[in-house]
Amino acid sequence: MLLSGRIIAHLDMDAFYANAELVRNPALKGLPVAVGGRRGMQPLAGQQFPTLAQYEGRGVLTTANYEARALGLHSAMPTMKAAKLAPHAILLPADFDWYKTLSRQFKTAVRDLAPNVEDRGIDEIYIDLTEETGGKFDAAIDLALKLKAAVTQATGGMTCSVGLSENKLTSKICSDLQKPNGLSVVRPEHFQDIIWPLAVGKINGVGPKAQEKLNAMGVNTIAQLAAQPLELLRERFGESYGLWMHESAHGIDRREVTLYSEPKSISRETTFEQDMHVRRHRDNLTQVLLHLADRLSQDLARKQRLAKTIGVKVRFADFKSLTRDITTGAVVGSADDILQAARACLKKIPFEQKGAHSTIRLLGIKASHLISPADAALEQAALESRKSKGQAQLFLDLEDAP
DNA sequence: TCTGGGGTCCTAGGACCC
DNA sequence: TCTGGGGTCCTAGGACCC
Repeated sequence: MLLSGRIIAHLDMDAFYANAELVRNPALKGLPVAVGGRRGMQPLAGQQFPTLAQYEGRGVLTTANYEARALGLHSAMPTMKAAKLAPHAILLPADFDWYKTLSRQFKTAVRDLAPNVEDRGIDEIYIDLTEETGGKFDAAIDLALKLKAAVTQATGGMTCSVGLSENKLTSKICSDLQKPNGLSVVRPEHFQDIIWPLAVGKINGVGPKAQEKLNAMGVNTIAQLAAQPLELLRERFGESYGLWMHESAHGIDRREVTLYSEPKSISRETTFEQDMHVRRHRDNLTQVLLHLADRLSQDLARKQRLAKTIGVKVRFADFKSLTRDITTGAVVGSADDILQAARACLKKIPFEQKGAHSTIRLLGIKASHLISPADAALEQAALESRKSKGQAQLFLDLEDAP
C-alpha cells in the first residue's frame, strides 16, 4: 500500500445549488440568488423572479451565490433573517432532482479522466490521482485543469474549486483557499507555510465546540495547535480525538480515497409550518407519521435494504430534541412495519401534559442496522438452523436422561 | 431575526454472557 | 462472603459535515 507520495484532489463545486439554477436560467446571471424556502413562489407582478421579501415561514438558506454573499447571505442562515438583510435578493426553492442530475454529470465527467473518486455528497468529491500522475505535482496540476474544464463542459458552465496535496485533509482545506473557480496546491514541503497560519476551525472535523475550547486554551491557529503537547490534547479532548487533532495539525492523514461505502442509515424528517400539540393535533401528526413511514419504506426499497432498527426523532417547540429507537428481532421494510415500530418508539417519549414538551416542531423516522434482503435471508436461515439444532440437542439431552 | 434535511462517527452506561 | 474482567449489543445523545 502506498502511504506516502500520494496525490489527492478535493473538488468542490462553487455555490452548487445557486449555480445549478443559473445553468437552466441564464437570466439570473449577475443577480444575487439564494436557494431555500419550502415550495415554489410566484414572482410578484412586474418582477421576473420571486424575492426574499415575499417569503414567509420556516427554514434556512441552503446556498447563496457570490452576489448574494456580498449582501451578507450565507448557507444555513434562517430565511427570515436573510429576508431582512437582502429583501430584493432572489429566492428559489430547492429542486434536488435537478441538482442530482447535474451532480451525476460532473462526477461522470471526472471519472472518465480519473476513476478513483470518493463521493462526499452532492457537490464534493475526493480523487486519488496518484496513478494518473505518478505522484508528480506538475502532472497533477495539468490533470486538475483538465478535470475543471471537463466539469464545466459537462454541467453547461458550472465551475468548481480544486485542492491538491498528499492527503484528503490538506486538499479539503486547500480547495477552499481560492474560491470560486480556484486551483490550489499544497506540496508537503509547503504545508507549514500555507496551512499553519490558518484558523483551527479550517480543519474539517474541528467544529464550533472544539474551536471554542481550543480558543479558550489560547490556541487559534493550526500552528498553535501543532505546538500543543499530544498528552495535553488527549487529556482535554479524549484519546482518539486528541490524537487526531495532533496529527491533523501536522498534516498527517492516512485515510484512503474509498470508492464505495455501504449506507449505514436512512432517515426522513420534517419540520412543520406551525408547531403541533401532541394531543390537539393528533390527527395531523398521525398523517405526518404515515407519510414519513411511507417515504422511508420507498427509500429502503430503492436502496434494496431492510432495517433491524427503527428510531424516531422529536424536536420540541424549544428546539430541544430527543430520539428513541428499538431493535426488533425481525428486519423491517414495509411502511406498515416501520409505522408500527415508530409508534412503539413514540410511546417511550416523555411528552408533558403542558408546557414546551407537549408541542413539537419536527418529527422524523430513521432506519439503521441496514442489511440487504439476501443477507437477511441468510441470517434468518442460520437462525432457523441454530434453533432446530438446539431442539435436536434438547431432544438428545432428554434421551440421555435416565 | 429563530434555527432544514440528510448523513457519519464517537462516547458512555447498562444488560448480558463467559 | 465477596468478588474478577472482557466482549458484545443496545440505546441515547452529541459533535460534526454537506
